[in-house]
Amino acid sequence: MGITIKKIASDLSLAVSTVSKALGDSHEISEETKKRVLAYVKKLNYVPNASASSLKKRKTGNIAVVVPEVADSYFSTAINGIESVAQVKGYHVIIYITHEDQVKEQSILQQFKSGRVDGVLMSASSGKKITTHVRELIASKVPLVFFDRACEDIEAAKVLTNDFESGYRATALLIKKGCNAIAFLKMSENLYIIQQRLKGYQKALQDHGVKMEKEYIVSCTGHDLKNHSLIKKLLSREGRPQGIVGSTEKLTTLSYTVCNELGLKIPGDIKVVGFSSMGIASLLNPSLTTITQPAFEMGKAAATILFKILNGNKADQKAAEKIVIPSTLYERASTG
Amino acid sequence: MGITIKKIASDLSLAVSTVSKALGDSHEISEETKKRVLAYVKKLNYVPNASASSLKKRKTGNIAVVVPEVADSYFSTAINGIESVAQVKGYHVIIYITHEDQVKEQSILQQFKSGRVDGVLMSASSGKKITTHVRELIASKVPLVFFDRACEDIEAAKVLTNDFESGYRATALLIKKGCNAIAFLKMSENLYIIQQRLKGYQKALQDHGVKMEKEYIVSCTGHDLKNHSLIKKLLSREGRPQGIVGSTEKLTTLSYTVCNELGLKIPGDIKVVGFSSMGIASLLNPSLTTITQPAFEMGKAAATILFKILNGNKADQKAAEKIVIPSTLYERASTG
DNA sequence: GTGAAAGCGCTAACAA
DNA sequence: TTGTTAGCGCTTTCAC
Repeated sequence: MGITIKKIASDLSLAVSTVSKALGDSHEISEETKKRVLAYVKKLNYVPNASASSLKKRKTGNIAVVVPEVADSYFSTAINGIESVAQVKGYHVIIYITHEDQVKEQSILQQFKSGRVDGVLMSASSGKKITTHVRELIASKVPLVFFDRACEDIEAAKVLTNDFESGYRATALLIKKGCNAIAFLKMSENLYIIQQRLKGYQKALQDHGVKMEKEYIVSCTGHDLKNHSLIKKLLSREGRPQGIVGSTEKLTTLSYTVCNELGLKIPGDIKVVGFSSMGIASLLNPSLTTITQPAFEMGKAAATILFKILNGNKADQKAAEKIVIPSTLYERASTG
Repeated sequence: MGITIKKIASDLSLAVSTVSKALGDSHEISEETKKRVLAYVKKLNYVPNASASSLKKRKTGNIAVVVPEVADSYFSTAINGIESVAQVKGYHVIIYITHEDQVKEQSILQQFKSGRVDGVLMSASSGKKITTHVRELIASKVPLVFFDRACEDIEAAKVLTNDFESGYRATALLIKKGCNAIAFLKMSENLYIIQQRLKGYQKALQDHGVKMEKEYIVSCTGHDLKNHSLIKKLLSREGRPQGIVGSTEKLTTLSYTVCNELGLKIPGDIKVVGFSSMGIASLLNPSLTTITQPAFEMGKAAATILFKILNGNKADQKAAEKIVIPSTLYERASTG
């Protein structure tokens, strides 16, 4: 493991603690000694052992980011946002991918009780409404901040977007464009944000007197193949919808794929609007009308809150801050 | 920090070492004691402290993944591949984003000398040809495996794709489709893989007697805005190219954007083929002909090699394995 | 099969 | 201002 603080100290004829303090830029140490230590440390390319330091300080300098998926522009962009602040604070970002699997999510959170990370940023996976693992983690005093996919009933800081309103606006746009039958591609039962989007959809239908059909609300899963056939079934049926609201990026692009397969023209035969943070939505065929979530900002905000909790006084911990950053509706060709 | 092994031991009237061995499933411990320990540990939800364990064992259970960017389908998919094997091995994946900044890359690698991670998977950032930081890291015995963007002159394991051949095939396709003037969007001077793609491009031009113009080889950077204007300039000039080979995903989609802005029709006015692992290449307008890199497999292979080095005998370390997984050319509408 | 004790590399009281 | 020392929680000889 190479070079230790002990060696630095002995080489410089100093005590270990002196070196340690010098490295910490303590005011107890003379400028001259500091310089000498720093110079030597730099020369030897010495970096303190992270495990030893963590053990003693009871801080790892790591934060966990738990996401359902990373090959999704929302999450990858949010990670960018998180990293942008972690990087400045000198923290390390450990990525955990749940693949929408709650069992995996549970075993991941379980590990955090050991003090492997100082805090957790999390976007919950879909599935049944199980939150005991989250509660247990919070009970063991590990700060946790939700972003995007929060557990509604858990008292923790949350960074969200205006899901209800966005669902409403997406649906209202389709109605305005002449759709009388609109489908909503839902993701899982338990995700609060999707429920909000769905409620916005329902309210818009109601407000505009558009009929609400149960069959038009499709419950999708974490499995692309399954979703593919669900959507295909939806678009193949007798009275197929004239418009689709995709509540996630994957579901939206999947709709495009299915339309291609069935020979349905967008927006002629069917109009599509989707929740997505894809930079290239405007390059799709046809260009995709999106509810674009402020992914980077949300990641950044979540990380900022987490560091405030980590560094700040305990008062902040109890606040359970909740931030809402609005999404933007970009109208493009897919809604005609 | 909650519950320690000491508490477990005292609660069970055992010695700390006994508990530790029981948890490690040591053969020295009786089945009965093991069961007792395991049951109690489970009941208390005890997880050993990672820092203490790392310090003693000189293994962190962490690996670093250093990438230029995460909001890019190649890298996000490669990360998925890496995670898929790390997850099985019980390792934790720390993500470092260089944003194509070599200075950042240097300071990131510097930290790994401390034993914060057991090994490193890296895709180099573009920029000048500086590799001392990589050499230093390897010198301090931290196993490193390159994937995709390797440093040619460094002796380390590498997972690559057939870049030369892919560059050749992409270019040959454009020629076959009637392009007599073909541009190559290059990324940085120092990336070996881009050079290989470029060489493939040049060889294809040569083999088919297509003229090679210096102005058609555009040196792009890590800055989207800069690249945008570079590409715009290329496509606005007098004798603009009839075909484009984009050597990265961003550069390729940027070409689409610029074509839209300039009112150039793809593939009528100009044909495009790009290196990209986008799942939705077929949904673009027009659908994009891609050289699709086996991103997931490459990530998986790189991680597998790394774990072989970490767990295996030192013999493997010297091997400096080099794996090449071929890319696939998907011909779509953008090449006519 | 179990226990006692040393020590991983570092930090932070406390002494000097 | 600098040095001595006691541990952080765990693993691992070595002794019993």
